[in-house]
Amino acid sequence: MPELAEVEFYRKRWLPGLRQPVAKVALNPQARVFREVPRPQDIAHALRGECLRAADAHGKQLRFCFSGHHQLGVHLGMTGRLHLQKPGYVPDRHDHLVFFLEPTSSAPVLVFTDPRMFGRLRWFSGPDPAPWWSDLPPQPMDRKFTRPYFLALLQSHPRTPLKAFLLNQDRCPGIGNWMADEICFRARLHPADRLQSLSPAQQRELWRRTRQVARDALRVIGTDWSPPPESWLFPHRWRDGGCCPRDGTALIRESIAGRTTAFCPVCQIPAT
DNA sequence: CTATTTGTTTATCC
DNA sequence: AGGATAAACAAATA
Repeated sequence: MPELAEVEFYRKRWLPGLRQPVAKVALNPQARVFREVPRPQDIAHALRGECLRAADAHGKQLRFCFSGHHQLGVHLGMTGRLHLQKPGYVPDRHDHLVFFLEPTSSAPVLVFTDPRMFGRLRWFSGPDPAPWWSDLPPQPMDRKFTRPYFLALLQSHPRTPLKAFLLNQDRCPGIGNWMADEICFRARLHPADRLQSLSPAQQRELWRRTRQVARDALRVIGTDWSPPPESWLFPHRWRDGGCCPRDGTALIRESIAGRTTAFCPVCQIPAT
């Protein structure tokens, strides 16, 4: 589920835990989400008594920095989420990492839940940024995601279908299935178009809309998960008999780049 | 029982 | 080489 806006929403959910020492860590080292952590129990031992100092999001990745130079990486996969519980919370079977903070009678409990376990936790101790947090590509809403930068990205993958390009986390970090469809919709481009078939004007429009969708998503969903406006493709795309909010045409659903893709057959005409 | 899912990685094929 | 495709991961939901 989580794309960059949902990831930002979840990042903020753990902020009430800032600056309160960890009293106890509950985790199941067997859980698949620890597959990249050699000794999951190290997390529990290292963090006891330490405080959450910072929480960062980049694309679909999260990093929680603790005192003692400990860094916890979180990728939410398809069904992962972060939430807050009351003191005395009893972890349920899909909670894989739980922080009980001090004072235990009043501090919130931080919970990472992921039923499908496509999510992933990472761990690094040291004063430098964790290796998995270095050299991350610019996000669509970043200052560095300039038009020349984006146009160069497009040029370097001429034969890639638009949807596959938008879903690639090395190029467009944080964009997932719904944002990719929203971007194609607003740019009036067919998601299966090869990048080389886009006119210069279409490429510029694509850049503009990519940035716009990222910013809008952060504002609407990243803040408080408000329902998306009816003018977006989002609320129509899975709706039974969903129609294009621009012209009322029945939306098409087909598999493009391996993912179910919704688009309007009237305003998203192939460029070729 | 079936098919679906807002993600990623790997193998295999073309 | 680079991209398409399918499978795998695993559980809930319809």
